[in-house]
Amino acid sequence: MTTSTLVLGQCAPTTQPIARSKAVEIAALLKAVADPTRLQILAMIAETENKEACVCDFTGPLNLSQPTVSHHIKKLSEVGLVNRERRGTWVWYSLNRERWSQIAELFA
Amino acid sequence: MTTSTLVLGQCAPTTQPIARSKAVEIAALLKAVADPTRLQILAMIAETENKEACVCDFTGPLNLSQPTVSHHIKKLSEVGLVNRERRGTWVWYSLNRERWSQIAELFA
DNA sequence: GCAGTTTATAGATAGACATCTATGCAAAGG
DNA sequence: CCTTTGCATAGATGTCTATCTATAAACTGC
Repeated sequence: MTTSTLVLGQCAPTTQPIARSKAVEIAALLKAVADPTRLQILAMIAETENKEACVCDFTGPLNLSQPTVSHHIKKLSEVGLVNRERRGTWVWYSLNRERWSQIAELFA
Repeated sequence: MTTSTLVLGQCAPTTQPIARSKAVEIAALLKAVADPTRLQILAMIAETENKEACVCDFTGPLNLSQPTVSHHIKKLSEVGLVNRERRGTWVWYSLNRERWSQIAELFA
């Protein structure tokens, strides 16, 4: 260790990391969309004529069980990416476009 | 099952899901950024004066071991989000801004 | 109330992942 | 060479997660 101070100086960080709590919060939002099945669900909701769909619309095309689809939609709902509205027996889900565009702003 | 055909008809999907391979590809990119530590790393790289940093810049501020940081940066590198350049003993990483903005376009 | 339909929850399980320690590899300098 | 410094890889481990089956809950209509 002949040049310890110099060496240490060269590897000193120049910036402070963003707050961990903030990073965790953003990561939670991104984790919700970072799944192929949930991306397919989101795309299907967005492309549906009325911009909304119910759980049973996905089980067939995605070849997944109803509880699995329900699980994925819950993940999306927990971060506010889809809105939930019960009308009679069915539950209709729609895309929360404000939340959606918030993701775009993160990478702007 | 007295009204099987009718019931099936009510819950028929109106759209086809996007290709699974495409969904998997996009999810892989998003998975790379959907981690609080990697978000912190990316922010630090972007905020660094020369827009680049080496592994040892992160271990202290993030309170992580060097192999763990190396692991995270590799994840980012695998999806093309950071560029790698060795200069002598150090390896400098910079943000691939084109790839970064591709994420924004996904949510535009 | 009962039966049928749709969605949600509980519990189980296999695979993925973030982290560590230990070690190997690469570059620079004597 | 040999040492030092920085980075990468290997292996282990605990935690998270996507999926299933089974069951409950909510709503409609008879």
